[in-house]
Amino acid sequence: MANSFFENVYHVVTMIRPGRVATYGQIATYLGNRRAARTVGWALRALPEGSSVPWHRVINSQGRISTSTTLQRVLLEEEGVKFDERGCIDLNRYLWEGPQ
DNA sequence: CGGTTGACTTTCC
DNA sequence: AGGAAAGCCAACC
Repeated sequence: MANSFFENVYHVVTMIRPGRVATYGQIATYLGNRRAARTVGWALRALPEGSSVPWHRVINSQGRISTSTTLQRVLLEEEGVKFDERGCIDLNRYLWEGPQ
């Protein structure tokens, strides 16, 4: 599947298991470009609402949501991801371990 | 083809 | 510790 970077991002995000999260940089690194984290966010931003891609499982390196909505936090909490009082996720515990 | 943009990351102060 | 600035990359216009 040597499609566009776009498609690759969607594919990787889809592989993230429920209750797990991944950072933009982590995905970029997985695709071969550690520096392309911004592009990953760019791709997810362009994602339509009804998409089957679990975009809410993608967060920034600080373990916080980067979107302008709180929907992402709600969706994650429904999957069992806990947020501390500062709105941060414990990356050491919920960070994606890789495909399967 | 070239400048702009952005749901990032890292480094410096 | 926390905010500001710089660096980087692919898609858009």
